[in-house]
Amino acid sequence: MFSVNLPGKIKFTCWLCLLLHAEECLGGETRNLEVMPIHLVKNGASLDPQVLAQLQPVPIPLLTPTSDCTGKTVKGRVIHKGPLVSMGDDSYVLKTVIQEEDTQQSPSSEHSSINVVLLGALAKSYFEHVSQGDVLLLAGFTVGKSPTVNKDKFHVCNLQLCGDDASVYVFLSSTLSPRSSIPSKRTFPHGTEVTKAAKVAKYTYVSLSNLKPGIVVNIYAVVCFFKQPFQTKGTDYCSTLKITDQSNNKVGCTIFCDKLEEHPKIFKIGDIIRLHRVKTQLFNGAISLLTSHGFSVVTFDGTVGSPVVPRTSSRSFKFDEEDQHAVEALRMWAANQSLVPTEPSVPLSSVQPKAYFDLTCQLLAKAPVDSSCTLLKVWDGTKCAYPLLNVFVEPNTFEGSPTLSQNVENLTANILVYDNHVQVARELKPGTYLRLYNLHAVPVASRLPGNGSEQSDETEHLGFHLHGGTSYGRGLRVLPDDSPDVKDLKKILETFSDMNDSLLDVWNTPPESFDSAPVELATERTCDHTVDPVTLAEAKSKGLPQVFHVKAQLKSYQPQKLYQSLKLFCRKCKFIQDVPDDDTVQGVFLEAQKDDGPCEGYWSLEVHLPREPRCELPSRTLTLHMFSQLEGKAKELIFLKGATLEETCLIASAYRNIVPVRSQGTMTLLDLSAPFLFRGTRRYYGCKQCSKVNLKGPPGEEIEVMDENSVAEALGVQLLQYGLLMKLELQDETTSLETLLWRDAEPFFHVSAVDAAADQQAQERVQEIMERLCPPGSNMVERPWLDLCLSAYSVEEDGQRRTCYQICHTATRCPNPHNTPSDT
DNA sequence: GATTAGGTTTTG
Repeated sequence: MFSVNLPGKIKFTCWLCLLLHAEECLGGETRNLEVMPIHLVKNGASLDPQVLAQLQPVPIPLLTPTSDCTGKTVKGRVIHKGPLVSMGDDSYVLKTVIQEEDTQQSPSSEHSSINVVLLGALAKSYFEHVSQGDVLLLAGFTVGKSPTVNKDKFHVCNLQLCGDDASVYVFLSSTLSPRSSIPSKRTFPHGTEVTKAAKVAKYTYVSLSNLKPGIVVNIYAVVCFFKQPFQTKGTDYCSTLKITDQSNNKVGCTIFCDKLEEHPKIFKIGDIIRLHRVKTQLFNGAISLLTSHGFSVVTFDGTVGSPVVPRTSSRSFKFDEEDQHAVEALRMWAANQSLVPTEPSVPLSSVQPKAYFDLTCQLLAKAPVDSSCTLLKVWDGTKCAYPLLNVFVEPNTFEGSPTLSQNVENLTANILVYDNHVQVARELKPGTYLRLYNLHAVPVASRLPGNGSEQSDETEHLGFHLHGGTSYGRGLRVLPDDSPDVKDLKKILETFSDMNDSLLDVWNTPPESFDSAPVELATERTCDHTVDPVTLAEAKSKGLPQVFHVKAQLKSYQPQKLYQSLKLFCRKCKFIQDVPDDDTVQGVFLEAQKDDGPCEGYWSLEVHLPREPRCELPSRTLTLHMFSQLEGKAKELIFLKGATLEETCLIASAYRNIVPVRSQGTMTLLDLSAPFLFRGTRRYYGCKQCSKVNLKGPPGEEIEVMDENSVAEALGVQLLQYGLLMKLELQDETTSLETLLWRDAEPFFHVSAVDAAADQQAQERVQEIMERLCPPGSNMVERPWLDLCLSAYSVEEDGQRRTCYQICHTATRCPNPHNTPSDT
């Protein structure tokens, strides 16, 4: 900014007399002017707000010879520019005519065009730099009677600008071509410059200490109190504010506007506000501000050093370096005042019972309670020091996820929003970031049932009420995702998404838009058919048989003990059974030891075992049999008689195929409740119903591979297959659905069931996956979403047909590749 | 085209 301060009192003396001879008469008297130095704009820099604060635009037609023009401005387009008349001694005079631009206000050109007389250096400058068609803003003028009104039919007044208090601001004409709308600099004397700004009006901002009743002003200030817009009894919404500035005056401001988006976007005390065209009014002995015609408002964050980003819904608004400076100056000033509130925004973790506070949070779910109350479930990523009250609402009334009513981690706050706020709350979408103003932390003493002691059982649960009314600024508003406070909040919330990176995305994404906004899903479909995704509720309602693609979360699963999910089933008779436990198997082995007769036709190796003192077993003979000692595949198959389960396992770890047998003269297999074959750590079972055991001869030499299938076939055993069977309860935003995971469980977990039965690591992998899909102690918001292919089919159960759903063609993704355990 | 509200705690 460039400003020239000239001596305070200027006496119009000799050269003023010369003007009496000029075309325009200036009145001829010697006057004292208010101190008002010349201010010229340089390089678009802002003017001194202290000075501009005193300026007030006046339409040309409203000027009268008696108008007090102190602090007034006039704006108009140059329609005539006269010659520069030299008065000697470097004194000049120039006459020009400007016309009011707003023709609606002044249809009569007689009253909208006015003569302007410029004197001295300003006249010379004007001559050099102002052209016809330019739009000017004049300040520091005086009004006199126009001596030429009869001749030129212009305004009865003229404007006189001279010397130190006069300012001329030049704007580009709006009729100029786009090429010439680029701002151009014009050099004024004394090395000063005027910037031509493209169709941008200059605003002058008034200090709150300089407000007189009944004027329209522009204001820059800091917000020290505010209410969110509320519906009036009239046609508009009303925002009630109290603002202050460097003058330390606090001024009330009432904003009426029928459009919510045109109300000031104030998020917290300390925000900076710029008001255009508010009128001053005396109310209860104090000046207050009220919206007037053409009102507009822009707000800014009040934090020193943060980016100066105007908050406005207006598509065109003036914002330049001047505004930047004004905001920064107010921020600096406010930082040293104690404006900032007694009840700041506090995290849930610092909330005290009975306190009123502002909460910045994310909306998880909402549900109407009754006509004057809505429940909001929110979190801010901090854990409240007091147990949080849970408010029960029918799950199907929630928008968001009904299971959010679980409050496992004491992170979800229940907020009851009453009366006038219900309407605002109704518009909110889960995932939105919010600020709730003047929230009331209401302690609810709840005594735990079943304990007589009254003292120790009083637990204070905190519920939160946004009471009706707007006292103390009560209300709520959505915060934009890019606001500094939301950015801070997101950082906190993100620390909770370690388990599942998609968590926040999920809540920012309505479930129905999954396909348009891809979300990291914990499972993926492997099917090659294409069907449109449906909700679980839609899947339930459709006919059979069907294949569905759904997105859902895992609500619960069974069995919780994963080894219980291991099953044996017969491909022939379809019978599914549990894998016998070791006690059962051991019992079969012990029973079989009684049948230790000879085995005709087999090569034998006998091992005599003495009675072990530790156990109850008598002394025994353990016999290894083979079809032949040396030849072919037969040597790979060992029949073991008289061993315990433990011994069989031990021997199986050293020999490839061990078949436990017994004999009452003829060798035969054990009861098929026990494995008929041990291969390493794997145990194979046969179907009691479908096997036709026959140990008559060695396995055929045509067998290329000696494995469970060929051994089973050679022994007449119908091999049972291992499988994993789980019941998964899925849930989406519509309903929950019980499904089975069976046919495609192995690809789902990336393990083979037989491994899961024999191998600790494989079991752990299944366990890990289930814990990822359904973390122990988690609530629904923490659980990942699954992309699933479901098939629906009908089964008959107790004479009744029932629809079953099975997860098919689906595999879990492995976000963290399985770590190979280090050697120990 | 004027009017609305004019900071100041529900009582759930």
